[in-house]
Amino acid sequence: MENYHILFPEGSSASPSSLTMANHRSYLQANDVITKTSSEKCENLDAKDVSESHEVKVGKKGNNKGIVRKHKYAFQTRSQVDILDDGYRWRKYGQKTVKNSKFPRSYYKCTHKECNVKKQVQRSSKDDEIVVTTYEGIHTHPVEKFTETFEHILRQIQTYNPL
DNA sequence: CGTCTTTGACCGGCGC
DNA sequence: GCGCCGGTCAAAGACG
Repeated sequence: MENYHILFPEGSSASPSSLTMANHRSYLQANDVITKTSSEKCENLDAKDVSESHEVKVGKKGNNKGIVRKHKYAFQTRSQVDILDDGYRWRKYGQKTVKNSKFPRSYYKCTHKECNVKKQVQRSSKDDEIVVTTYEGIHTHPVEKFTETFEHILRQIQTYNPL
């Protein structure tokens, strides 16, 4: 059993405030409230390691207006392995080397039919024990399997919640 | 066989 | 435009 530790930026107050123990297992199906706080959290992560591509894209080239905030959520874990089993099945569809980082970034997509959730996994170049995982999208289906490890991480998120 | 990785090609946005 | 950079595609291969 791997030992994961979720890392929060110093003095950060950004945490999914509406995350409850009832829904934490399927938090990626959360609503807009979580989405917004997740966006802030994404920005509050170490700006050096969570680069531009990890920032939440605001604004779409729609007809007139239409500010679209993407459902994006990132957190860091300290672990020896890159991928942690979060209960969903993922298909790797790409891997790229990123500038100013000695470690590549991996791209995954949820394998469930017509579920468009993606995630990126990237090891920090500063501290090679830290893994940055970024989720994007909302699952259109329930989690497929229960994993104790991910439960533990989500429980830490819940515990961290200052509100 | 079905499923998932690997890996170079491809493509679009952006800055110069 | 052009080239860099990050994200995605897809063909081929690994593996049960």
